[in-house]
Amino acid sequence: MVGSRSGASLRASRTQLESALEHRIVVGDCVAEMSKLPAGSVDLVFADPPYNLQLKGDLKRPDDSHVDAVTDDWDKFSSFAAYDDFTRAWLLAARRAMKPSATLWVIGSYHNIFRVGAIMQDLGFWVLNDIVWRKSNPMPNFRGRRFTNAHETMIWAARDEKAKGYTFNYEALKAANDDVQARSDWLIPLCTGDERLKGDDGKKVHPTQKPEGLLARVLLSSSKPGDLVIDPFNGTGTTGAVAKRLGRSYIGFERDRQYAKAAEARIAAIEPLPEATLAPFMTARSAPRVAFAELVERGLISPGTKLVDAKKRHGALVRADGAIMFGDKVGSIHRMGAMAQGAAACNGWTFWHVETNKGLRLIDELRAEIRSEMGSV
Amino acid sequence: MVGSRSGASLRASRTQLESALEHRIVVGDCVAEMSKLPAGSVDLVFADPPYNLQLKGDLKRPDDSHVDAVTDDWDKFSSFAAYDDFTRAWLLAARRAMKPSATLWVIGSYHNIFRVGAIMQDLGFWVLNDIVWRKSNPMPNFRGRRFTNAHETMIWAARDEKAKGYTFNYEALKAANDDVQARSDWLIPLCTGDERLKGDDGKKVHPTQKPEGLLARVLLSSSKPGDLVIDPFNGTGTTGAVAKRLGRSYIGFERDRQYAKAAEARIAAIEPLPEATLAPFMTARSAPRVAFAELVERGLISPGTKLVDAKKRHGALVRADGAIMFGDKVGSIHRMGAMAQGAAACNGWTFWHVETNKGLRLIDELRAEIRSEMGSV
DNA sequence: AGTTGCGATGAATCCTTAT
DNA sequence: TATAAGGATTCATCGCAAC
Repeated sequence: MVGSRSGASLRASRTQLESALEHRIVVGDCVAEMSKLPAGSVDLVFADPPYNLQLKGDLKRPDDSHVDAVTDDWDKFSSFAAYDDFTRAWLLAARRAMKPSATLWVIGSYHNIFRVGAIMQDLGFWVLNDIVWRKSNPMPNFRGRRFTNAHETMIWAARDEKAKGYTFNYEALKAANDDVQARSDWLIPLCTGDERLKGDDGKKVHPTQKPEGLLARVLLSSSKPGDLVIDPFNGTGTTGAVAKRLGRSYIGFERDRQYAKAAEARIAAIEPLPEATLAPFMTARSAPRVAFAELVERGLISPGTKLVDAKKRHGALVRADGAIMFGDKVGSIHRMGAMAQGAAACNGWTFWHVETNKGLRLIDELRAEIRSEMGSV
Repeated sequence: MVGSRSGASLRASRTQLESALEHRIVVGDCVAEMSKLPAGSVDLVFADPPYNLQLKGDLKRPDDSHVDAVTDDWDKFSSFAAYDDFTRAWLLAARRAMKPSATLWVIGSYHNIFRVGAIMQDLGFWVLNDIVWRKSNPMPNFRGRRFTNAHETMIWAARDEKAKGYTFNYEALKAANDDVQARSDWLIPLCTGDERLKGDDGKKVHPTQKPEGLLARVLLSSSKPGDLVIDPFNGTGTTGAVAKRLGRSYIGFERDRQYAKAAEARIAAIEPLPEATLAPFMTARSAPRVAFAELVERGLISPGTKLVDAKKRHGALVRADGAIMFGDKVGSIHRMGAMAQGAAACNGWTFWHVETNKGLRLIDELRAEIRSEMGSV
């Protein structure tokens, strides 16, 4: 999915997009630094926050102050509260930076994801899906006291309930999945081998580096080339690396200079894929709008032509103005199609046909001809 | 469906356990009624609370047919805060009734599960796993605006962090899973067909009936024969039906008299499995185990079925948990096959057969059926 | 008797643009 | 901002009728 080679001819063609892209890492606290971004400027947020596995005292408040170690129940509660405060703070800062149509992803485990999800709902985020990352090679449970923890959970949410127009590349995902729509459970291997960043000592740079395959699916499903993607918890820069490869702009935020440095080197070495491999393909939804009247104007259908449904049970007459007449009623291809079926709604383009000497022809095919003439595809 | 009969000898042997079991449904509010149970008396809680779906308008399929959604009053809450209060109340009442070693399961979707999980943590429950029920046949996303919502989430938790000695049948689960640890993602079909309870009008009795295969795995993994299982949201009584079949006691709580009535009839008709198929087997961890639980869960092989080798020289009995019994030994299909042959090792899949009216059938063929149906792994 | 095709259905937060 | 209109959109399974 994430290839890497590109031919010289393709390389030339992408300079335009590429020159407009940026890829950088800001060293500092993500809440403070995200607040410096222009409000409503970000297309996609991906966040892999600390999981706070045990909440045992190494927890920092949003202001970076230390939370005292916990031994009793009261302190345990207070540390949950501190994690909640921290979560609320970065979610709010990210939300401010998001465009109205932007969406946000968070990944977590059962240690933290419930708190994060509840807070997201409280802040007004609108959950679109929860996505399960099924690990094909999870770490076994050594003590045999629980099920093998073989997945992590991602929450995908819009900025608010009313948000419309968020990016979801439905057709591309479906095409990539044997023409079956993509599901909420993804099977992806852990990040291992060469992909895993190692230090000079040969040890892994970061304990929770995510696989690029996971980020690729996230970005491919919910962003477009040229979009601005940010990651409040940059870490080793997986989000940035994949963003650059996929032709997206990226800003990562990272408190730890060592992580930031390793990530910068990693991202700098990334070769973006050729634009041609990234360009969104024309879908029914994105195709330019063509009115039925245009078919008449261009002479693909003459006024007076009879339209029929697939089984020739209903007939309608094409008028010069692009409306059609069904019985004594006049209206759009959609309204008349609905009326013919006694249905509330109807897509007239896929209901009505014209009769040719080679049999019936769907008017949607005639529309496709016009669209191809218009230079789209 | 292969085999379902149990011999008279097996039947006789279970009267002792059976007479000590109870299976009843209490009509009323679960918070008030659970509070009447003796504190610390319950071994396992399974809860399928309202999800608070917050559905607005109407949804239609592409063929214009109407989607029968969950519009019942019991799923309507005025706000997140109201839902949280409701959740806190029933969780506290359940917690009081639990033994210190008891565990609790809750199932939900992204609409409610984050809130439930966060509240559980706040109340002191200790999460052991989150389990993903992957649906093999989910309803598609009709508008193509999101990922197919193909899973639900269960949270499995102990009463508190310090709780020790909770039941987790690690060995049996591993044996039932081809000697591989059971994972946190389970692939199970929806409850459809004959299993789905229908009223006199032929319509489903309850909009959210869970599959028995799901409950079977829950009870087999985290309870023992004779345990007391309760379900605060009884519904159609799936938990009770599976509990009775597996030799557990059951108390369900249900506000709706119609649901309760249907559930009582359903549970009364359940035939408990022979004790021999249920008895826990505790052996040294070093002893290799085997299994094929999915065939049992999916009903391709019923507990109590006799397995034989190609020449019918050896016979073994299928247990409910997916292990098998050979003579007085219990283990995986592989181990027991080896024992039957006096060999060091054996591939149980290609050794054991079930008897059908068309002759012997290799269990490997049944496994192949599931694989092709489900698109395994 | 076995095969094929059609209709029904499942915990669903399911549209976008123009006026 | 509210309303109207255009027009885009489904997978696995089961039961039953038709052949």
